[in-house]
Amino acid sequence: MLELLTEYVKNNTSFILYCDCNVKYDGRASSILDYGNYLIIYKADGSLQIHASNKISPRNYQGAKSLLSIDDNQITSINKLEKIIILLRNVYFVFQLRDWSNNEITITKTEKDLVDKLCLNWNEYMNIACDNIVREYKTDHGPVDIVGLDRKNIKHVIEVKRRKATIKDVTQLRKYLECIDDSIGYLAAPSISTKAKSYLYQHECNYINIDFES
Amino acid sequence: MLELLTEYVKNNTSFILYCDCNVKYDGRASSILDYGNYLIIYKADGSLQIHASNKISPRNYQGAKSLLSIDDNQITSINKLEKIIILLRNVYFVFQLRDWSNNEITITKTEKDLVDKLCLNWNEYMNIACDNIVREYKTDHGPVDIVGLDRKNIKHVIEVKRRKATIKDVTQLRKYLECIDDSIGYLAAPSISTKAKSYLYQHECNYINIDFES
DNA sequence: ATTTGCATGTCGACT
DNA sequence: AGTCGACGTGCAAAT
Repeated sequence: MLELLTEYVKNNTSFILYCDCNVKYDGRASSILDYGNYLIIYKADGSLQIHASNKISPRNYQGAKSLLSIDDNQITSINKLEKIIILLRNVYFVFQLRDWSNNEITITKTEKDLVDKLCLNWNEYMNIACDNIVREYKTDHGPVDIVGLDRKNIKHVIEVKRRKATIKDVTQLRKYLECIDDSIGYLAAPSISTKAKSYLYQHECNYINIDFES
Repeated sequence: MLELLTEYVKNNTSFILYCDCNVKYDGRASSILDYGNYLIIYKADGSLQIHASNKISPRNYQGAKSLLSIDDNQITSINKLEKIIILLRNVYFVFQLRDWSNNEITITKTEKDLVDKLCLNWNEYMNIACDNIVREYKTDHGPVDIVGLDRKNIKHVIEVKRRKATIKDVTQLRKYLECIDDSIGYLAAPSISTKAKSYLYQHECNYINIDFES
């Protein structure tokens, strides 16, 4: 079993491994995972993850382009700044994953979709006509989702969120507002938390309700 | 092979599955993953994830307490608001993961560790003595990491970050500052981005260099 | 149940 | 390489 594993590591093929082991990590943080049975997934891009029996997120992981090596009962994954050491006590099974696909998902209902919807149906959401509607409007503090310029040269600055807006979304909007003169701020989202709403109004910004329906 | 899988689903045991399938998701967003070979992990907590041959993150996933079912060649995972449908075209292998551990990692070098370090070595980082040093200081905009009260009743408001500070960390600090009277702001982190630094100084706040060393 | 903020966030885009 | 923001963020803690 260990020979097989060693071969897979040498050949840099993707594999899964179910084993009794412990895991030590040191890098951005440090952690210890006590001995137990875990599922380990190694992908040929160099990424590594150690899964326990609950949660989506792995207990330990290492990003792509990490270097995997094996020596006796010890698996090591090294990245620029980070290191994982797995001490194997018992290996239950190892499998190569042949012809593993790398297809991406195609996704809809993203923030971009909401931005498009708002821009294409401007009058439905905004009370004021704007000749110029710019997406990804550049500012010193980064790009804003939408800026509409009306006939009085007022800039209507809109931050769009694909899910319920929170306080931090308001702070993000304000960050943009303070570096754009003659501006009015808007937060567009499917809903907004109570606190975020009061914080928004307190700073004389506006809420726009927009969702994926229809 | 399908019978085995059906049995595992019925018994709600954790399993892994390597198969040719496609995946449709609908819920917070919508997505399609085209036919291909993917590794599917089902954990007994109800979570489900579909992995392709690269990246740490799964292509599709479903959180804990999702309901798994199988009917013929179709696996379905349903959550309150979300649904995944997997159409199986070919099953290469299925395995139960017996006695899968649910140990947690013990982790250090967290933000809390940095907060402790700063509070315990106050004079090393701060130029001013404070009689009262409060962690998780409550404000209308949420708790601040640290607030030190000096003899002139000035509040030294410190936001701590465990990694390089960015602009959004400055906006977070400013959010707290604006609801605390007679306050001076500090951002404490192992490093800080160029833009964040200028934005910080522009708003008359201070940077404190702190890391996990020693 | 809602809201908030941390995270070894991950990932992609752009400079 | 550095910086920034979206993400089906996940996740736990506090309210």
